[in-house]
Amino acid sequence: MPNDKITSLDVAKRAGVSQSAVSRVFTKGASASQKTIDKVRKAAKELGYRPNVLARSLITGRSRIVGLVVAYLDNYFYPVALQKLSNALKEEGYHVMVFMASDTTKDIERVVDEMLDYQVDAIVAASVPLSSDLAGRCRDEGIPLVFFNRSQAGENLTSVTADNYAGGKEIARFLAAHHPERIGYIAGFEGASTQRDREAGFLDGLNAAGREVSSRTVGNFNTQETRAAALAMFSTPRHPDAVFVANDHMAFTVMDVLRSELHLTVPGDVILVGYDDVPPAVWAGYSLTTVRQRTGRMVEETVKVLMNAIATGEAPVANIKIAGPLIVRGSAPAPKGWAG
Amino acid sequence: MPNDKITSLDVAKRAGVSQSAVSRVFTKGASASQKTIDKVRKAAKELGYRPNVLARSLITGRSRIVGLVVAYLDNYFYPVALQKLSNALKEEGYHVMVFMASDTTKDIERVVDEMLDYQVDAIVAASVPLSSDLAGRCRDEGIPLVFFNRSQAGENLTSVTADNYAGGKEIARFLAAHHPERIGYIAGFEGASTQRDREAGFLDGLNAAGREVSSRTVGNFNTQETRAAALAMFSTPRHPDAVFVANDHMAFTVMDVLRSELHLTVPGDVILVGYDDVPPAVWAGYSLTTVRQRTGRMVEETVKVLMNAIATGEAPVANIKIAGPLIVRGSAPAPKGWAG
DNA sequence: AAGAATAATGCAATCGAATGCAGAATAACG
DNA sequence: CGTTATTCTGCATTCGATTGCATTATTCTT
Repeated sequence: MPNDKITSLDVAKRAGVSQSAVSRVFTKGASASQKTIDKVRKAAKELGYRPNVLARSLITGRSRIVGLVVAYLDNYFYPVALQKLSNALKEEGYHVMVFMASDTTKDIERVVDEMLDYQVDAIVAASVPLSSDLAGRCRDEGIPLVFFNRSQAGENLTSVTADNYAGGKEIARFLAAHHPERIGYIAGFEGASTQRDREAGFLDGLNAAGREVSSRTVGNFNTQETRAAALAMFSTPRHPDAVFVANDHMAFTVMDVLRSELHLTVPGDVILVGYDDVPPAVWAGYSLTTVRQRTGRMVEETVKVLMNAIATGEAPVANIKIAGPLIVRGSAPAPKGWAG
Repeated sequence: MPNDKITSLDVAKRAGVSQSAVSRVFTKGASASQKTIDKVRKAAKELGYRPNVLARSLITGRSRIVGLVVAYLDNYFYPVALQKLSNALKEEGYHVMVFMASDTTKDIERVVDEMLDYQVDAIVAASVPLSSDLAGRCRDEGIPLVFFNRSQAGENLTSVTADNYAGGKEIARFLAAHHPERIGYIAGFEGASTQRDREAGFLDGLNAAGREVSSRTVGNFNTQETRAAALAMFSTPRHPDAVFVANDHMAFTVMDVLRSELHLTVPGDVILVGYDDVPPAVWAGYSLTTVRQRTGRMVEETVKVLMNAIATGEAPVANIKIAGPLIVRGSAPAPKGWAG
C-alpha cells in the first residue's frame, strides 16, 4: 500500500530529467550521457523502479513472450523439454507462457486465439497438430511457429525433431544383429510424424538386413491401448523375441505386461527397445535400451530458429533433425560384435 | 503482410460506431445495445479482430498472468501439477507463465523481479523458498503469493500443501501393523517443509504405536545421495525390514538399489513406502505403496485462494492442507487385519 | 402521451513506456 | 577559438485498449 506503481515519470522527477531520458536509460541502444544514466539509475534504485514490460510491449510491438502449446505433460519428455526451453529463452530475455491443448481441433483453435491475444512473439507447438490454416494465421500475423518433436509433411513449416528415421533404422540394425526368430513392432499414434518416421526407418533398416516384422500392433502412445497391444502380440506361443516399441513410455508398459502378466523375462525371452531416453529409462527397474532424443540440442535449435525469425521478420522454412545415439542397457544388451 | 494489426478502431469504422462502443462490446460488464453488439461482432468477425490483451492490461492494471516459479520439473509431481494448474486457470481466464529458478537466493530474487516486470497478477511458488523480504515485496506490490507444496513456518504466508504430517502418521501406523523388526527412514532435503512434516508425523505415529526408528539416513531428494543413503542403511546385516522414504522418486531409487545392488527383495526382505503417488508408482516395475498427493484438489484450492485474493485485494493468510489416502500396492502389502 | 428513469453512446483522458523531431549541449577539428 | 559534426535531451505523439462524464436515445410509469 505504500508505493503504488512507480512509473518512469516518478523516476524522472526524482532524477530531475525528462521521462524520455529515463526511458532511454532503460532501453538498450538508446543514447544518454553518463551523467544522466547515473542520476536515473540512482533514482530508480531508490524508488525500486523497473520498467513495465507490458507497456513497453505495447509500443514496441514485441511482448517477449513465447507461447508453448502442449497436449500432454505426462510423457516425461515434455517437462524436460519445457524446462530447457524456459531456461534457454530466459537467456534471450524471453519467457514461456504455457498453453494446454487437448487434441480436439476446436480446442487448438481456441488456444491459438488466446496466444495471439497475448501478442506472443513466437509459438512452439510441441506434438500438437496445428491445422494448416491455423499455421497460416500465424504466418499472416507474422508470428514464427516451430513444431517441436513433430513435423508436418508437405506444408512449408518449420520443425525441430529427432532424426527419427535414422534412429528407427539404427534400432533395426541393432535388433537384427541379435538374429532373433521373430521381430515385433508396437506402433504409436499413427497420425504422429514421430511414429511414422520411426517405423519407416525401422522397416527400411530391417529390410536392409534381410529381415521383416512378423507382428505389429498399435499402442497409440497411451497406457491402456499399449497394454492391449502387448497382450495381443505376446499371448501367442510364437510371439516375437525382439520388439521395438515406438516410445519409452509405451516400452515401460510393455515390459510390465511381459514380466508381470505374461511371466516372460526381458531380455531373456524378449529383447526390447524403446525411443526417447526419458529419465526412467535409466532406472534399474527398467534399464531400457533406447535411442536418445537430444532435448538440449533440439531446444537450442528451436531457440536459434525463433530468435532468427523474430530478428529478420521472415520465418525460415526448415526441417531440422537432430540425430541421437542408441543407448544400450539391460532390456536389450549389445549383440556379439556390436561396435555401436 | 496483408493485415497488419487490426485494432478496435478499424472495427469501429467498419461497424459505423465509436471505438468506445467496440471496446464495450468486448468488455464484459459494459453496456451496449443489441444492435451495436451485432454490428460490432459482425465487423470484428469479418476483420478477424480480437482485443489486445496487453493493451487492456495496461489500463486495467491486471495482466491475467499468473507466474509459476519452479525449481525442478524432473520430479513427476510438478509437471502434473503444472498441467492441472494451467487448465484450472484457463477456466478463470488466466494464463501461466513459467519461471525456472535454481536454488540460489540470487537467482530467485532475479526471478521475482522478472515476474514483477511482467505485471503478473499472482505468484505460485512451487517448492521454492522465497525469502521473507521477497515475499514482503510481493505483498507491498499487492500481488498475492501462494506457496505450493511448501509451507513457510511462522511468517504469515499462504500455502497449499498435502497434509504431510497426517500422511506420515498414517504410514507409521501402517508399517507398525506389520510388526517389523526394525524401521528405517530416509529423509529428503531437511530444509523442506514436506520433509519435516512427513518425518514428524511418521515419528509421532511410530511413537503412538510404541515403536521407533532404528536407522535414519538422508537422500536430499536427489538420486545420487539417495543411492548412498540406501546403501548406508541396507549394507549391514541388521538393516531395517520396513522403510519409509520421504518421496516417491527417492523410493524408486531405493528400490532399485535394494533389488539390483543388494539383492534384497521388496516386499520380501524389506517393505517400502513412499510419498506422492506420482505416475510411475503404479507401474508394475515398482508398484509402490505410497500416500497420494491430491494434486487436483491442491490446485483447486490454490486457484480459489488466488482468485479470491485478486478479487478482494487482500491476501488471506492460510495454511491449507489436503489430506490424501494411503495407496497400498506391492512394495508394502496390507498387513493382516488392515482396514485402511 | 408526457415526464421520469434507465440504457446506450461518443468524447476525451488515461495506462506506462518508446521514439521521431528539433533544438541544446558537447566534442572534434583545423 | 570559431565551425562543424555528434551526442543528448525534452516535447509531444503513439501503441491499443478502458472508462468517467455528459449527452442522447429508449424504456417505463401512470
